[in-house]
Amino acid sequence: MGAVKAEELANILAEHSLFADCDEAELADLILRGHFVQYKKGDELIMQGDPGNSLLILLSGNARTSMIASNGYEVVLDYAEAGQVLGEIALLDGGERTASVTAIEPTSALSITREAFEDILARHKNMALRLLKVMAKRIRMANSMIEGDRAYTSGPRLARYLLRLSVVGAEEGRLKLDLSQSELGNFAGMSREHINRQLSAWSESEIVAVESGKVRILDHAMLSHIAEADS
Amino acid sequence: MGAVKAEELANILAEHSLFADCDEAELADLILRGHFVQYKKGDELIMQGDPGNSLLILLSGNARTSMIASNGYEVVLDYAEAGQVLGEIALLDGGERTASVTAIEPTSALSITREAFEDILARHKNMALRLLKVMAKRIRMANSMIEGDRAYTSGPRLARYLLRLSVVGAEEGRLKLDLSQSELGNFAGMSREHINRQLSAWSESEIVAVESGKVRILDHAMLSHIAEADS
DNA sequence: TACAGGATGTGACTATTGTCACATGAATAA
DNA sequence: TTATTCATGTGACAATAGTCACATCCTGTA
Repeated sequence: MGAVKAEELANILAEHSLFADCDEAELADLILRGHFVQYKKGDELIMQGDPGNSLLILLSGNARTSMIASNGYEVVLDYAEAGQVLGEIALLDGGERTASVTAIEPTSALSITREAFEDILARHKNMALRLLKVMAKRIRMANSMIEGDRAYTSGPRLARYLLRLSVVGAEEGRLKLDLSQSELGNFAGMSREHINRQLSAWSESEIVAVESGKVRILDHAMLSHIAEADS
Repeated sequence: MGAVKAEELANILAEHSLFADCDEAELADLILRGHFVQYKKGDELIMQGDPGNSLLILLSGNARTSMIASNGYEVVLDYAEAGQVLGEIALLDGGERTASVTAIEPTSALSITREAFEDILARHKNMALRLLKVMAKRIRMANSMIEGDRAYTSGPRLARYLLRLSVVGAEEGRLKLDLSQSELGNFAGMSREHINRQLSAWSESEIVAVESGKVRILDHAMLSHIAEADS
């Protein structure tokens, strides 16, 4: 909750997807009505089960969205980076938060209350359209996860999740996030041991490299091919 | 594409969720700009891979939303009934249709083009908010599918999908749809044979009844309990 | 530098679920 | 009715992936 210059926020917001085409008035409104929050690594930005009365816009850092099932399993749904909107679902439908969001490094965000949000939606009609687009993308991603989890065996699945973590202008095939194998397991839906074996195998055939715990994609094309494989 | 009275459509639309609180002007707009379409059982209302230039509102009948993975597996994402909006994702983000929607009985719908849709969104600002809520619910459901698929074994999973198909004011525990065991398999993500064995077992313990191919839930509480089970 | 606590590698075994192969059964159309 | 077809039961087996149990190896910190 430190003092932050409006300009800085405006820059950060404007750089990223959803707010890239906001006009000045919209940005100003967001910043004026929003509330700056900071988190340490491990802090929960959103807690599963809580009532959902606010929405967050990540300004810096990275966070993990995950659900804990009733039997204790952790299912990682996504990783969020700066510019991402979080917590809009519960805000919109009035239900509980279905997932937790945890900072995986020092993170800051703009928090917007329901009232402010409704106000902004009402005043800037492009805002609703933008949000609709963001949510459409999310549904697409969720459906693709369901499809992948159902239709493919562990190999192609892990390939997909690695590709999802890979940076687009992939400098040396490095991943956006350096996840531990256990975390990769929670993301791809397989056991840590199995992740390890699969990575070792791919390491053999030089599809990926595993160096000091970090995965690097060597053969992007091959990995994409595996991701579509019949088995 | 028969001639249909505006009043009739208005009644159907008003009866169902998304349009329950539309005012007259909104309904009139939808009906005026929409285009009435009819389908036979087995027809595709939406085809995976097509460009998405329209949105459908189901007026009667039932349809199945499913994706075919690159290895041929069919993954059933949902079943839609009257009042449901379909095809909004591709319309919003401009991408391809990621799933197909197939009529599983004679079905009719109101088809709305992108232009008409944008027009309606612009003119009735509650419309966007309503759509946002619908999409929030969809994301919730998708996440819950991912969680269920990942965290639970086949038993609890099938229980969940059966519960999802069960009618709320459950007259005798009958399901909304009478799915064949293969179709149930595609919905719950398990093989037909496994579905059969699981249903037989539950039939033994009088949790469900299987009579002439139709599943009926006998012990709703028990099924809910199984759906949360630790294994 | 030494130690503690993670993260990783790997073998052996188990469990769950899918696949294949038929038999039976029920519904539809000529 | 009778043939055709699709849905359903069920046994035997195979395969994929999880679990358990350790050994090893980092990395940060006293």
